[in-house]
Amino acid sequence: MPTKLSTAEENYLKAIYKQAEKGGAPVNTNAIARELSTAAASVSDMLRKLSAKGLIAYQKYYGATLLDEGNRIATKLIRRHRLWESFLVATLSFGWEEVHDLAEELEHIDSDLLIDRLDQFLGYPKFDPHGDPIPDRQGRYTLRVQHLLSEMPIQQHLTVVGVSNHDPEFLHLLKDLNIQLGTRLDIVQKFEFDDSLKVLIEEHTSVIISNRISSQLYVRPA
Amino acid sequence: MPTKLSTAEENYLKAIYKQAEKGGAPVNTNAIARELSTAAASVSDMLRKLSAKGLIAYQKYYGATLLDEGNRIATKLIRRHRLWESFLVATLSFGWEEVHDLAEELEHIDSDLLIDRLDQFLGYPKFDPHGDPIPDRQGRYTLRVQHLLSEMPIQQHLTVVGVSNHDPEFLHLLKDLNIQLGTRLDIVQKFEFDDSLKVLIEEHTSVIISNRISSQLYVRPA
DNA sequence: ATATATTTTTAGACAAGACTAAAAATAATT
DNA sequence: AATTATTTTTAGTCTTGTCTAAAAATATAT
Repeated sequence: MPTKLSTAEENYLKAIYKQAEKGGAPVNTNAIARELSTAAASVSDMLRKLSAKGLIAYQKYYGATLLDEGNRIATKLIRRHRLWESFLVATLSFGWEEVHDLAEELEHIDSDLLIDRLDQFLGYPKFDPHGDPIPDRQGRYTLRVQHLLSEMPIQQHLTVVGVSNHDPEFLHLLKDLNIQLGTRLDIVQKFEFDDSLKVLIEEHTSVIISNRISSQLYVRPA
Repeated sequence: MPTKLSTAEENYLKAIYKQAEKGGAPVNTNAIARELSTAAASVSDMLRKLSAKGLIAYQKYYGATLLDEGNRIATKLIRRHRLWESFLVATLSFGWEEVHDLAEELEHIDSDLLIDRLDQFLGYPKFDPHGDPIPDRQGRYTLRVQHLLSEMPIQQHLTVVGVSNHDPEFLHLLKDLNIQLGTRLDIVQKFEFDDSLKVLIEEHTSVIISNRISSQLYVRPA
């Protein structure tokens, strides 16, 4: 039953997983095509194949949903991706804006032993360098307490726990602001007219942050 | 010029490199086919392609030789392979008999930065878990003082520095004999009739070792 | 409800990389 | 040197995954 999948097939499953996570099920063809930067026709083809393999439920002109086995595989890929990202940052000193593409390749190396050893070596991290939860061997996630910074009231003692945008440029910008995972923030003031915030970073630097940024930053109290 | 190669192309270059190393140049089609467990016809095809890309010199019915660029790439692949093997053994506690296939996949991940960081993290090892030299960024090898155990005279104070056979079964057998890289040996006696050796391992255990084994074990004095 | 726009699927082509079977070249033998 | 054996190449086919263009289905708008 657990027949070895190609890199392409794995990427489709992951794309469906991601789209379902944000857009809900069923996932339509165009969304997958966009996610994978591929033609819609290619997606149709692949959905037929994945359906034949029992990994997804697929109805023409309607959409696709992951079945149990497909969901298991997608979750495993996400586990691998996030563990590799953690490794690259924690062990090989990469920046959080540099690791996505490498992890995208590393995640396709198919060895449970490898990934479990890596997990052990890293000390069973619960979150990756972007603050996203790392599924355990059974595919279970640790929930993260997260609020968008943009939606918090004026408040002191916040901690950055994640970002919803993994774009290298965005991450680099945060780096320049001295904002990273674990950084402590206080919201000092809110400006109605453009929804920007005045924020104190690490009780140190005071900056104005646009809504563009604050709406992609997850924080938790304390 | 340095156009991205496919995994298949990379494997062919490595196969040519390996065969040239042992059999000398030029490397003939069948040798490559055997090395890669592929049909000779597929090899012919690929040699034409690699030749067109300027990576190898190829004459029909004669054989193939790596050109500078091909040699550079093959050496880089070997560097990656051996560094990943080192990582798996040193950092993730894999046995030396378990790492080949994983490294075979990992070596195709194309990032000089990744591999240099890995090298740094491991402390710039000169030899991999099988005792094979790891090329540096410039492709330079550290030479290893090596003699086949089978060709040494009765002598004390030898150290195991490598194996010429990477077969998991062979490596496992050595493990059972408590022989690994760095193990100290004394040749106590030589038996003419079957070229077996009586060997003292770590001034501890005395065993008879067949020529089959001793002719695949590299040692150096002291 | 009919026409228009959008999305999705089908149809047909292509490239990479593999295979088998047959032909051609080279090597080995008598 | 002629015949046989081996190696290598060519020719043709297959699979995977992609594409474009056209057809079909669904959704939107008048």
